[in-house]
Amino acid sequence: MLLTKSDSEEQFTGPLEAGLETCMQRALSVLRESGNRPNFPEWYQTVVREADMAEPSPVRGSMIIKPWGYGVWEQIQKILDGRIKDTGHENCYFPLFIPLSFIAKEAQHVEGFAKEMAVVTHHRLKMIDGKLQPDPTAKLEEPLVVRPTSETIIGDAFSRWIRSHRDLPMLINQWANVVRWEMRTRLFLRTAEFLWQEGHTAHADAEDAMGETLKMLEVYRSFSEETLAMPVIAGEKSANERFPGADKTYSIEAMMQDGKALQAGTSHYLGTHFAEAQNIRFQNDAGELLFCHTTSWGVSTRLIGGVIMSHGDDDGLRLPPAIAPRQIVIVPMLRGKPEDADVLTFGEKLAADLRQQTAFGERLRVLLDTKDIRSAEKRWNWVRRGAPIIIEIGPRDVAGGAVTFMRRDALRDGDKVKSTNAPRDQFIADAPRLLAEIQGQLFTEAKTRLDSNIRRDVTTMAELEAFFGASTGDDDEAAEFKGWVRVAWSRPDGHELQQIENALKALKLSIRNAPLDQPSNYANCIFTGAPGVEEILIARSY
RNA sequence: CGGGGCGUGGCGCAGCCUGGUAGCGCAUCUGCUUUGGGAGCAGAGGGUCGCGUGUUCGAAUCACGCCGCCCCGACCA
Repeated sequence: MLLTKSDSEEQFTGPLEAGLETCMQRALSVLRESGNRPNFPEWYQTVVREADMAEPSPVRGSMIIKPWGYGVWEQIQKILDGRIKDTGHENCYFPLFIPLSFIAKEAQHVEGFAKEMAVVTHHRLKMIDGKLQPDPTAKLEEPLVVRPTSETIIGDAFSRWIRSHRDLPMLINQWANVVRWEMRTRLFLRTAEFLWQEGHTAHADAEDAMGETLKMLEVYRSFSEETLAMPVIAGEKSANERFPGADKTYSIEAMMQDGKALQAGTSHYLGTHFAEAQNIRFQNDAGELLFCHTTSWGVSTRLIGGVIMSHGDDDGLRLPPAIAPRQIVIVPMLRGKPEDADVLTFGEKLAADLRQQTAFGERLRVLLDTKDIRSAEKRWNWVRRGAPIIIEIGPRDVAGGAVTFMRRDALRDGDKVKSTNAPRDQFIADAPRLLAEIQGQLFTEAKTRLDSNIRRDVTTMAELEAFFGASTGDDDEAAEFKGWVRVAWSRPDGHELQQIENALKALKLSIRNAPLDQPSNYANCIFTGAPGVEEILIARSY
């Protein structure tokens, strides 16, 4: 584990040096050899690379998702898509390009996204003065925007598709890429182009739309916890953190191993703003023409960044079995000798028999790794990639009808790698249970970290400041594990809220959300001293 | 866009101050020996030193301009 200790107050005061110094020392050779003092962001980038998940692309701020990383995304897609369909939604595909005028219709939406959009202005290139450049005579009459999100173009379709209350609710989802011209980017966590799903729905009234908003928030919460083994806190964003054009924005927030919060998914109730901007109307059973209430909700490839920062350790990535592209990898111990053939045959049969088993409702995903490299190196490659179970088979196993395996969630016993020997048939029968156990173990570790690192005893700004430390721009200070603080507030808005957020910002803090589960009575507001009406989470964040 | 730093084989770096035909570790390839917990030895391949201009007999090294990347701000899933 990286930065956490399981209980007591140690995690609030103890800096991470012990964890940082040993971080990556064994497994991630590049860092070890560079002589640089590892820190969490550096650890993260190293894991992304060493686990073969993704790499930076020649295009600024964009990444290449490699097969192992994309395999994780495919699992996420498959499982989440099932849940989205189970809740009554259908998939569509809308265009990448959006006419500029569509975006311009909703004022807040414009304001929120104007600064980060990629714009297409020409439709042809031309060689001028020996340079290939946009042809001045091929200028588009109306610029096209590369979608940063699709509310406007889907809303436009809704305005044609919806006529009657019988057309409602309209429940649409799409899997797509979107582009936001972010200033600072990091692999998976924030890239200029990213993959996501975006749900867009229209409803007859506010109640139905709010029901949808919260239903999908719950889908995200359960998906994150059950499938990604990443515990989250679901809650409502403060007024200033709302999606541009939304009436209410909800999020799930996960705690990373450096104590920072990661917004892992959002669900928005958009009121009738987009319906009014785009004329999405229906006739009710009384014959009245009314505006629809719409919602939108999404999760992205950022989830993969969350998985890495939730479960990774000093040996690299640890993948929850539910999303591991290969749940069990068999490494044959080949030595360039005649008995290799027996080992391979044994391995093929083992793989085939394991594939007959099911876990998480699907056949086991098993790989016999026959690549022609040293067995020891092969094993560590799979450790770094986070394959949940790594089996080694050699002549001794073949002779004894046994397998030797390692659990990635409990790789080491002290400094030694821990392996278990089991009869072949028994292992096959046990494999589904083992995978479920690993999934549960990863969740439990992360859940313990989350639950034991939310402080509830901070009641004044002075204490908040003392806890998180003054903002000096000092890197080491920022890297220290702090966790989150849960406080009561009086939910001020407008200028007062802005001032509060500015004060928090000076401490590199932000309001993450107001958790859905609230107590029955409240302490006084930490900011205003007025009676509290709600509890909120405050943290450093990604 | 402001402030700071950095661009040298795939990766991580040295060399620059004090100009003289480019070096180290890891990785890669070949061979031999090894192999049940990240192998050893020997050899080999691979570099427009970010780009351009200038100074100079000679530029990775000095000067000027440009480009790109990283960190800190502003922005954000």
